[in-house]
Amino acid sequence: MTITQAEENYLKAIFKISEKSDKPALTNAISAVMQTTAASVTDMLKRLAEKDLISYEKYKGVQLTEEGNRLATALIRKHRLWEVFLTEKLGFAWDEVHELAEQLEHVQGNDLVGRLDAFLGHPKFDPHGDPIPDADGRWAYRKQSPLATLQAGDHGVVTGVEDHSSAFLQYLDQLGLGLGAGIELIERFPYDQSVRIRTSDNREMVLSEKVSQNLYIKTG
Amino acid sequence: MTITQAEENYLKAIFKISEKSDKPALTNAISAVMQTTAASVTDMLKRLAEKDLISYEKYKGVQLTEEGNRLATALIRKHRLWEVFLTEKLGFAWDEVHELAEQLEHVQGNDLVGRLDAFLGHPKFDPHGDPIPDADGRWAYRKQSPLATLQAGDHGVVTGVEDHSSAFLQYLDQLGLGLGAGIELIERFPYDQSVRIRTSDNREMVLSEKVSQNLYIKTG
DNA sequence: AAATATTTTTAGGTTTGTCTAAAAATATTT
DNA sequence: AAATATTTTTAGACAAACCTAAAAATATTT
Repeated sequence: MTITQAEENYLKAIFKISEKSDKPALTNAISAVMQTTAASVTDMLKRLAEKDLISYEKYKGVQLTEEGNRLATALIRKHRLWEVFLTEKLGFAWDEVHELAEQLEHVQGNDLVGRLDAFLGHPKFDPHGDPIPDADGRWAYRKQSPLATLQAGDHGVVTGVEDHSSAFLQYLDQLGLGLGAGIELIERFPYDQSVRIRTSDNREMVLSEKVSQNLYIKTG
Repeated sequence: MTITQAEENYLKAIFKISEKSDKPALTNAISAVMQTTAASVTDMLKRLAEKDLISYEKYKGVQLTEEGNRLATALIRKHRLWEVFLTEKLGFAWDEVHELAEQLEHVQGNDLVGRLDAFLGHPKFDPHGDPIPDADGRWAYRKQSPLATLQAGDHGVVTGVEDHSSAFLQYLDQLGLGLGAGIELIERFPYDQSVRIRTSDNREMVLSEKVSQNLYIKTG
């Protein structure tokens, strides 16, 4: 059974929606992620159900089957490994790699993924701090919390982002708050929930609530 | 104007046919390379002519326009750079890389090719000894001749292959005649044009006329 | 519960890239 | 040059992946 690139992209979209909630992924949610119409989604859901990659009940949304989940996980693994390659080996910035990885993840054959993984030294996280599942689909877990949930006096290290947009990533670069940056929360202003932090290189800055919600910190 | 992957593959096929002869590439020749029917080729030729990538006269075959040639050259550049990556960095054998590079060559965006090229150290030849055009489409030239044209007593180094099939490449591996292998032609047997050679590590062997026609040597 | 709004599906159409079968053009043989 | 063979094109279909517009189902208001 062959799986097309379009089908792979839908599987990934369904996976991402399902991560956030246990409820079935709805047509409209999928169409939003895929940037298509609801009608196109319904079309594709029928195909995916036919291939037993999702379980689909009309008007009730969909869930990945075991096989669908396996495929989606493999895709995310490929995507994130290529992102590591693009940043670590080719020198791309973390806000430039998504589009390219989106294409590279569909390349298949032989033991490409395994060899790439080995070449990169079996990385556990991608350039945005997202975990890379291993060959058996197991995810590395790392305790991290949004900066927004820390208390004054807490110390930690930037380990990930919620928002993956170029705008946000470039802003973080500008602030010197890439992955691995050390920070301490000095105070939170009740008025707008903005926070004052100190970086490990002793700079102080104020971050909006929006930034603090999209920035993950490993404390301790 | 967008160019699809299928269109790109046809351009490459036409380029390869045009390399061998100055005459226009014929429908049947293209269908043979592309493994499709003549009808499908005619269909595609119309599309490519519409986009000014080829000049097409009914029943007379096609030729690449300047733009078509530029695109085909860029594709071959990408293909061969990825082949270098796959062998040099990921450790694939020279007979395993074609299919993968066939997919990777269609990935586009940003300065991927340029960065890949730099990462690989601006290689001039791919793992099969084929030249890699530079960013401006210029080809490295290297004087080489089929082993079949050498004279007894001639010395040289294996620099390329005419036949790119797995079967041939693996046979060469088995004989220890990869790129860079040094050889001397001892004698040619008039009966079947087979040749006896000595390798630089002092092994003697007899190669069929077929092998000698498909193996390129740089003499001197 | 009826009316209204929203979501999802169906129906029918388009483009890309393929196919087979038949027709037209070109090339080769006698 | 006529007959035959080969090559190429046209005509008509098909699947994948999308679309719009209308219908059906579900959810929310009143």
